[in-house]
Amino acid sequence: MTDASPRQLREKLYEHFGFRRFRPGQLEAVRSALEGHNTLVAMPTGSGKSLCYQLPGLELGGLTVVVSPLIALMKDQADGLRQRGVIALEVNSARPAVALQLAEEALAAGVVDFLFVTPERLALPEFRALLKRRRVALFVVDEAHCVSQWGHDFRPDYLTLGEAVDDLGRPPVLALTATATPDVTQDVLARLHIPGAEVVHTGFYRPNLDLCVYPAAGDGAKRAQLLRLLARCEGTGIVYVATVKAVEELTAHLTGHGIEADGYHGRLAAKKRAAAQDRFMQGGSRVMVATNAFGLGVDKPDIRFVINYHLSGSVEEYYQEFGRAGRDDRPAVCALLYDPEDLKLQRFFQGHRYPDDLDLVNAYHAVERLADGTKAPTLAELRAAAPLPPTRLKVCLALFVERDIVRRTSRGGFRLLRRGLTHDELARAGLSYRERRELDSLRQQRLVDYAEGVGCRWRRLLDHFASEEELPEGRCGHCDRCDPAKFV
DNA sequence: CGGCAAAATCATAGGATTTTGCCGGTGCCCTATT
Repeated sequence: MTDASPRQLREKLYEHFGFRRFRPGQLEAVRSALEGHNTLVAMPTGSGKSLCYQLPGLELGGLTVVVSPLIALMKDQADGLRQRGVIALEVNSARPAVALQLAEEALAAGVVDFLFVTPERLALPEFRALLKRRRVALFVVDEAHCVSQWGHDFRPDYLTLGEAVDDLGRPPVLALTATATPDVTQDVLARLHIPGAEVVHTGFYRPNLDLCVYPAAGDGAKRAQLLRLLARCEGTGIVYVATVKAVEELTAHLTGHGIEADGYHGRLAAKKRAAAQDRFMQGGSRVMVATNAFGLGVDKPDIRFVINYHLSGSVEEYYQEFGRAGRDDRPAVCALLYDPEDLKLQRFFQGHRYPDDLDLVNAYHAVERLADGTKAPTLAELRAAAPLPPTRLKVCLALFVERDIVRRTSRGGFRLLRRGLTHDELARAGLSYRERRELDSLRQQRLVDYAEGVGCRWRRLLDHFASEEELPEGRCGHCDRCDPAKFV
């Protein structure tokens, strides 16, 4: 199926999903994937991103592998497919051993349509070997910005996806994301080893979202402003804060003022997390006070406001956060409570995010010490030998692999290719992380520019994303700069 | 990094100044206890 016409594709759409027409961007994405091109699709969540991989997956036949960042997300998607009679399996640590065994057999028998996996699972040599025996028809990376946003510090197994693509015989890759600046797009494509991929995006302008910034120094001013905003806004919404402690305190404060609020952060017990999310999704609580743990997979159409109590880490993150408002295309308010002091916390996060020269030297020496002759030490052996945190070690190793300093063997060992590198040579290899650190602080500065800027806020965002979308007469009418009277 | 609070210091007993300690996000996965 290499030359399907739009009409034929619409028929397929009706056949599989019962829809008569594609939403913006879907046709281009589906067509590109069906033609076997590597493709990156950027479109807001809730605008039918899943269909972009499900339709090609169903049409191509054979096995579609979907890499997903969250177990809960995998479950939602797999459940949805199974309800339509498709064979969709999940492989992750939440599955019982029996289910994993069955999944393995089903894979070997070649009867699986969609396989959902975590990047961590896909990095395991045993699992990779199992998958290598099958022909993969389509390789999907859902929430692909995670490759760039999480790969370099938090979940380094995201950096091994490119190797996985090569290992699986370079099937067509379809990367899906909600936001991507040109530099994030480039990073994602490079890491997935698909530099020339086609890029489909549907635009960033959301005229139903009213953007505003309220300067507010300190907790007192912020709380007062927050209460004012909540009194004025209708419906349910999210208040984003930067720390776990702030979640607890602010939730209590709002509850004390008679506002139904729930808290959500990554340190909550799984049950409490799920309960808080369910309550919010069903409209049981009015406000969700949350860290950035709350977001992926939150697909509630009628979120009427998103208020950022603290500054986010970058314009991209901020866009992702407020972009959860107004998915139903009805008006919503996106407010930022701005205090330049909040920069300090983000600076702290950015401070130790990436490996420094000493980390690289330590990691390298561990490999050098253990890689005797033909021996390729495993990650566990290196972990025991290198004086750095396991995650940090993985990031260093991924960098060494990329620079051909070491090579990952098919059995999960690390073979040393270049012995005797000096401190300077290693520091040069680490230059990319030094640049990345600088880029991060630049990105932070861009959000400050947004907050302090005097021009149209939407125009500034569109420029940031290098979007060529036009605004009527250069003004949007949907921000506090273009229409101050609307935001008092 | 940097703000804040508690502890230590100084010099001679109540209080001011300096030093030290602590805290700050995102999720896979696996393993050892209840």
